[in-house]
Amino acid sequence: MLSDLLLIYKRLFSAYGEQHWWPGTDPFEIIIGAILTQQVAWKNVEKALAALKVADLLSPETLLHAPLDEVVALIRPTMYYNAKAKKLRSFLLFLQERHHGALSDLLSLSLSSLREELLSVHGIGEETADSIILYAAGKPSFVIDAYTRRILQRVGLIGGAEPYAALRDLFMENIPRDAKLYNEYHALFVRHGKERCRSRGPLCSDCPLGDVCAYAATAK
DNA sequence: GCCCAGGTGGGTA
DNA sequence: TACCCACATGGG
Repeated sequence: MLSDLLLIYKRLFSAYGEQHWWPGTDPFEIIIGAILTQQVAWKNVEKALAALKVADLLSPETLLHAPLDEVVALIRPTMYYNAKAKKLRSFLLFLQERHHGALSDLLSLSLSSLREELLSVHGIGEETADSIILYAAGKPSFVIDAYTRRILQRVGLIGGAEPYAALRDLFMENIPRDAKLYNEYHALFVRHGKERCRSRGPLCSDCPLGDVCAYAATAK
């Protein structure tokens, strides 16, 4: 399993190179983006982030005190906008009450404490928590998303119905716990998933994973 | 017009 | 645990 996972990484990195993730570098913007991107194309998230920025709401203080209906209007492109506005509010209230609104205070927690606290917030599930830990805090928590699951299934490493925790463990127990590596690997899964390994109309000719993919072998 | 996109929470059996 | 549903935009 170790060699399989590292081989896949090497193949993807050779094919696509560095991905420079997360798009955007400000920790607060990364967190807001991580919540808004749930079940939505990133392009829509970019529109919402740009609108929030113009309205000067990309900071914990201003966003916390902004009227809910204003936030709803600004994040409309990200679908489920009413639900997501509440999720943003939940996180901001948590940050205010638990860490006096200081993001640096939250992000300096140990990986396990940070994960536990994030998962206690309404609207932050495992994937969003791991994205925040990895991309906003820079700590090695592997992110499992739909692309990762689909690619691992295609390749033949998993059945596909495994719980999130099982897949996260698969990576964290088999490859070195290095934030830079986890960052790049997840970003490469997304890149490969978007470009080559979609749910429909797979493009299996000249696939970077062709020689290690069970699906590619049968699709010829 | 149809499908799908970087999920989560809540409910039921 | 496993499976259901609500949430409800925009691009290909």
